[in-house]
Amino acid sequence: MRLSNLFFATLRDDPADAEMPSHRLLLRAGYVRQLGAGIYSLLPLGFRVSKRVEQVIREELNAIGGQEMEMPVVHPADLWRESGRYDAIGPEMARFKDRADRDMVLAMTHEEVVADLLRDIVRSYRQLPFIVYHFQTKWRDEPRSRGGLIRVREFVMKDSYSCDRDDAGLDTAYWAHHRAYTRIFERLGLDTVAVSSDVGMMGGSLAHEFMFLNPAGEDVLVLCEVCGYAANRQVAPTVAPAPAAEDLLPVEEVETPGATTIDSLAAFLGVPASRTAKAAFFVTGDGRFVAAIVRGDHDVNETKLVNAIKATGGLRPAQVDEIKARGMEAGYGSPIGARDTVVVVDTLAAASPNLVAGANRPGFHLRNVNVPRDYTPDVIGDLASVREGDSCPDCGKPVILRSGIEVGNIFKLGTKYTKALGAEYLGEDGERHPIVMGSYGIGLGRNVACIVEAHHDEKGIAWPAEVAPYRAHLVAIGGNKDPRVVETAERLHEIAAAAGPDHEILYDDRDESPGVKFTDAELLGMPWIITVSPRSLAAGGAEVTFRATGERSVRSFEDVEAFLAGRSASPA
RNA sequence: CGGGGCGUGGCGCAACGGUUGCGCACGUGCUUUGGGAGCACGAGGUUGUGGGUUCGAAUCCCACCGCCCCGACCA
Repeated sequence: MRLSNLFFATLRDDPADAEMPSHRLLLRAGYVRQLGAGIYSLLPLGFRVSKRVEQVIREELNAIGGQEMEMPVVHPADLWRESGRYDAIGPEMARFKDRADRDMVLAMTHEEVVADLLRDIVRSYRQLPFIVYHFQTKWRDEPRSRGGLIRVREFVMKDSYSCDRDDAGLDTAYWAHHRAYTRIFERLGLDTVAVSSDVGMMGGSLAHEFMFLNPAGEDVLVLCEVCGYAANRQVAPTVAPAPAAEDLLPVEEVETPGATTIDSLAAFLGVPASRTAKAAFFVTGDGRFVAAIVRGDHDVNETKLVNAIKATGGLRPAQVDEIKARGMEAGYGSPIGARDTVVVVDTLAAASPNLVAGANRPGFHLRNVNVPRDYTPDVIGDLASVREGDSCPDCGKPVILRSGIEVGNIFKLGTKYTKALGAEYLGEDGERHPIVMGSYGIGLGRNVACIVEAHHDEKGIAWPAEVAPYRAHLVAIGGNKDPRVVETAERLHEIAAAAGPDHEILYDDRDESPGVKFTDAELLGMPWIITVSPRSLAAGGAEVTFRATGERSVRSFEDVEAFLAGRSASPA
């Protein structure tokens, strides 16, 4: 591809709106352009990278027996009503009517369509198991997109679905995906860690997220460097030594003016935060009022809370007047004397004696509050978020916390959708059984962005060879001084073109200064930069630079041509 | 949805009541060619939209739209 023909433009200045390196570089180098919030066009270069990522995924999924297909982006709403998600999902799903006034939706995912196909096609256990997948556009109207391609509203996802007779089959498909994902992210040049993750309200039994470690990540991961334990903080259990037993002392009210936070309370009373009880108030999507109690040195983990009380529709923080209406006082709150409130207490908080808790009166707290002596929990369970240095649930050593970006997930769905839609097969036993499903996703654009996060420097992108849009970037310098430069560059370009589409290279044939050409080559990030100039000709070949390391040497045309023709993997 | 910020030529920015300007990019010509070249000429903007205040609004006020950041949220 001649750069003079390529539909792209590089930006000399950093775009004002791009903060993450991947966003900035993909914009500056002409790989993507933004159309709206969370909506991007892939320019030819970006599209080629995306297609190469897609191909890696395709190869690895085919290797575990996946069959590629394609399902629609527009679905009849009735299908989503059958699974119950039409009403369960909020405004993040786009809904519209077609010309005949039928309700339609834009696909957020494709479990329903797969289940619909299953009930149409699968009759007998003999047809199972199988894995199907496609690369298809999803629309998810996120409350907030961010980070360029990291979190968008419209994106292409590889989603695969395993369809099995039973849980044993699902388990096999699940771990096959786990292994395939490990290979995929290795090939993409992404260092990932697979963490166990929340299965949420989906009724699934097991899920992992593949996380790319990055400070801008939206998820917090709990990792153990000793034994390899890895979990999303949403599900990582808190392990704490049982507090020392004490005699339960009588409750005693103390004046604590202005001590509305744990920090100020602990400082005012001169006690450690671990001797206090923290109350957080929420309202569930199903309308229940919840008081969650953790020890003052911990924070409430909302995912754990949701799971502990089986809250549908999530949680929102309670308003001050809602707290008051239940007989409690924001800033000085505890469940003592609470009305119409689901009281959920963290295991550690429940076991800790003589804590300082709110008196439900402005400016006052209570010393020596004990569960269940002073109030009765509806639920006791693990509610606290794991902190850096807490004990690993597996080996007891201190854990570390890291931020991660979810680049893929695998999920045991079970029979939720097949039961809802009546996708059954006739078993060997002559009985009808629901088909057992798993679903597995990888977002293409997010992976492209993460690859850039992992492979760039101050000059630009440095693509791993596996995903680079072109194998090499050919730069001709000083063509006006020596006609052999242009002749040679043209010849090299021809050789690559003749080697077929997989061996195509970028050829900077523009009438630009050397500085512009080198700068653009480094910004665009092809793995190899091949420079032809009077200087290199005098040295008997072309100068070859490995973008990732900057290593540079003059190679014979024999070596360079072997590379361009696809006979060798590297010109150096 | 809450908090904050920003909308001026393709990009980055200035002008902050009185004729919209600069750098880069762009077009033409000449020179130049191993690290974002030089000179000359030139094209390009109803200052996001609508209302208001004013003799006069990019500038002040109101509303709306859009984008970014933090948080909430994330099937």
